[in-house]
Amino acid sequence: MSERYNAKEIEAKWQASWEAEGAYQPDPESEQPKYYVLEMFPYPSGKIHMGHVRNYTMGDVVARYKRARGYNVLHPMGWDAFGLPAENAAMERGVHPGEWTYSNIATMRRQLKSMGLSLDWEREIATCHPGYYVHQQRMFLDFLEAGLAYRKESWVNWDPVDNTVLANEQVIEGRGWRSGAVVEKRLLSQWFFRITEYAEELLQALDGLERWPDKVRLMQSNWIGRSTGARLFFPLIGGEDGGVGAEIVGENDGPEAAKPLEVYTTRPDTLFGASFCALSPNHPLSAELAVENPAIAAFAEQCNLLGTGEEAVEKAEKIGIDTGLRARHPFIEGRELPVYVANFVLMDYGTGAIFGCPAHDQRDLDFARKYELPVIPVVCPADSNAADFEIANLAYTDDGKLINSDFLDGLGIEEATETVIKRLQAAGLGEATINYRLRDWGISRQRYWGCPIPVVHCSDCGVVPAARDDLPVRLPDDVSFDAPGNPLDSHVAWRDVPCPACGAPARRDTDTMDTFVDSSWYYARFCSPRADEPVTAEDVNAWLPVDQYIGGVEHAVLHLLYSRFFMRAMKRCGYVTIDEPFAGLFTQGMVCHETYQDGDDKWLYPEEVKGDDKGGMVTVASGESVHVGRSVSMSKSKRNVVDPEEIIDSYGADTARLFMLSDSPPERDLEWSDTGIKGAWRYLGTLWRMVSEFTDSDSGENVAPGAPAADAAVPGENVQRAIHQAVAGVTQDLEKFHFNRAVARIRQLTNELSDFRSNKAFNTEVYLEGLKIILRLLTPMTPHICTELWQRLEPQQSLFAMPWPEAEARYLQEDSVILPVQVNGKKRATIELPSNHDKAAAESAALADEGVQRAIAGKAVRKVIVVPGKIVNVVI
RNA sequence: GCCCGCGUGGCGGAACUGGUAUACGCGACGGACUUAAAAUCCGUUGGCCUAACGGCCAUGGGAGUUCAAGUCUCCCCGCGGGCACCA
Repeated sequence: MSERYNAKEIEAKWQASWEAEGAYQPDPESEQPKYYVLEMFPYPSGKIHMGHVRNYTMGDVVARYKRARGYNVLHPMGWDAFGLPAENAAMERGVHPGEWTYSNIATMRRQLKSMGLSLDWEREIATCHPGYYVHQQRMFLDFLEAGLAYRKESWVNWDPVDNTVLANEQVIEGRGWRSGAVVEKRLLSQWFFRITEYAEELLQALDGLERWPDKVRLMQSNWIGRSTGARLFFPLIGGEDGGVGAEIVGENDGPEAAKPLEVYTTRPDTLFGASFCALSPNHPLSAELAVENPAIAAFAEQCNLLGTGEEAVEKAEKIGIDTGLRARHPFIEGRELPVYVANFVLMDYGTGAIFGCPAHDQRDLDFARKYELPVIPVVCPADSNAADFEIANLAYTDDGKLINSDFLDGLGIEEATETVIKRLQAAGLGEATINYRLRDWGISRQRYWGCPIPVVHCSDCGVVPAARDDLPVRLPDDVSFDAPGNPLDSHVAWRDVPCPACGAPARRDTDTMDTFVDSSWYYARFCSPRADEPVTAEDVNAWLPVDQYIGGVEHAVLHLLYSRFFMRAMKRCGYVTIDEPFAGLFTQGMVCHETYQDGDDKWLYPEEVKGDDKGGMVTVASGESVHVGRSVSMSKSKRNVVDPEEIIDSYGADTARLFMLSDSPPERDLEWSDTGIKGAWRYLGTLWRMVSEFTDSDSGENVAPGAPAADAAVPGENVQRAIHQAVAGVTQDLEKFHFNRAVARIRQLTNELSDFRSNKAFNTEVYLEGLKIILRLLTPMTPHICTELWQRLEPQQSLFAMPWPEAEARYLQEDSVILPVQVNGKKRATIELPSNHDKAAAESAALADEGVQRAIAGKAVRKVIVVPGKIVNVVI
């Protein structure tokens, strides 16, 4: 009797063997072309989840496939190890963030190893290790020297109870997630990377990223948000209540109210329809006015209180407050526009001030109706009459001809835009501008568990970079999380240092870097993970760019855009010679599962529920009926999770890997199902049995291993064709990331072989070839079982050393083809013809067919369309 | 609101450049093995009509282009994602 498939045993055996051989380290001496496969490295949160299993399985298929195709493959793994959860664990459980992180890494490394991934673990890096972040600090200083890092004031979410800055996701409905206190906005001095300097280039270069999904390129393009328009100046006149500035002056210093107001617009053509100006509550002029005017101060404060979440309540309402100032229209003598502070004007976009043209912008219209401001249409649609064109409650934003606009009357929007900009320029009142939505990247975080920013603040010298010889600026280990706020702030011994420039007492910057900085260059560090400098030219030139990057679409914008910026910044500082870090990108879908809730709406784990005899769901514990919710991405909070470790324990890594690749296209979400994983398990069992039966001499088929009888009673030409078609098909599928189709094809070939085998007089040589091809095609997906079975079939040959199989052209061609015959577009019959038939032969064969004749029913044939090898269509 | 993407059996999904719709898997049903169950194996399985041959209808809905449409065009409906007072 053959032994049963014991996944656990063979997986442990082969994993140990691969590790001992160092099978997955790239060969430095190799003459082969390089291929760098990378999956987004995980945050060490505790245990791996199904999303990781899916992501890393896909990457492993690519890595193993490319290796078989003769590439020298680099496939490393590391840890995105800084971040907030480690600090939360410290506060909740009193465990040090470093200890917590490294213990999670140990667990997850063990779990990943149990998946049998072809990773080069020698290159493992953790971003929280000083050996990693010392280089990041060096590059920070380089960026500082190159003018790519700078300091400015910026707003943060401030939790007044915990005395800490909150990330956006920690603000829930305007309140701190932990304290529940109403979150305030505070202005802090912070570090920024000048990503906007590359806005145009980052946008333009998207076109060259041909192996990126269009979706991601589009999202980045929208994020950069290029718009063209004009900046223009409105001279200001003081309000009736006096206060600020009397007459305008065109000076650039002095009080804001004395300067002309600078606004940005994408519609300079609508200038004659302007009926008000509006400032952001955070505009310098607003702040200045607020000093004298408590109402403005209160309004601005109210706007600032309105955190990101709570605006849902007041969403629709556009509100503002009249400043009393008036702005002079640049072209209309005597027209004065009221200047408001308005909640819908953003300080971070354009100039933080606008002119409102209610007729052609919905927000402006809503605002104008509320405050009873004039609505002057200046663009008239082609099908309307200029004289009686009016705006009701819908702004008109489409094309048309200019009206009510003096020298612009009669022009189209485009010409009007050009004309008005020329006039503004001539008058020194404005100019054409390109504006970007993209903002500079704020990297300061008021946190402990991150890369320290290597500068010192000296009361005499200002901001002084840390001496390069003193790097790394290490995080102190002896920190306490008992007091609110950033532990680095209260760690006096660490914080207080002499100024590197003058030696006077000074303070370290106690902020740490955004963890996106860590992940913006780790792929480069993998090329020379232990080098004394951030990267070595030789290694990055050899390996970069990453040929295939794989990860979740949730990183479509920030991580991928920051990395693209970082590569350019590193280039400017002389580290690399390329711009784009990732030549190919694939974004995989999530792993989803149904959700379950009991009568009290409490979330239940899948193992806490079972089906009842009526087709519903009940709890295992009490039999209480369970509400089955829609299937959503697995998450701890909804408890709709399945632990990969348990799955690998009971079915083995190969089964888990196979299921991750079957059924669903990789870019779409995958629905987890117990029956699906069982199906994958069943298939591997079948494959195991087929090979075992073949090698067992007692199988009753009289087949000795290694010496199959050349019994040609059933020659199996069709099977050979099927084999080679499978090779061609699977190869094509893998090239295109169609893993689910590749799996389906291999299963189909397995079915055909099995049918062939059920014939008592099958050709064993062909059968053996089929089995071997299946193992070779399947080994990137399920490497353990394939290696084991291969060894049983071919003990002298190493499957690992086998090149990827090539399909032989002669088997891809059929001698004859079966052509469908349609009559008036409906299939009525099929005819068999030699594959090299000509049109005439197909036509006469089709017309001679009985079924076709019946369908024609004696009517006249008007036309016969023949696409040789494809179809015949008889038109009557 | 704007911008993308997707709608195919009971379910996940195949279908290359328009050319035999429903590959492969799951589930279901029937059978074999078993004292029985599990596991395994074999067979059937889009819907409707028919004893059968065969026919009709089906790719969210409606139109159009074409000898031929799941595939191309337009409109509508539904679902999902991204961005969001972006001037």
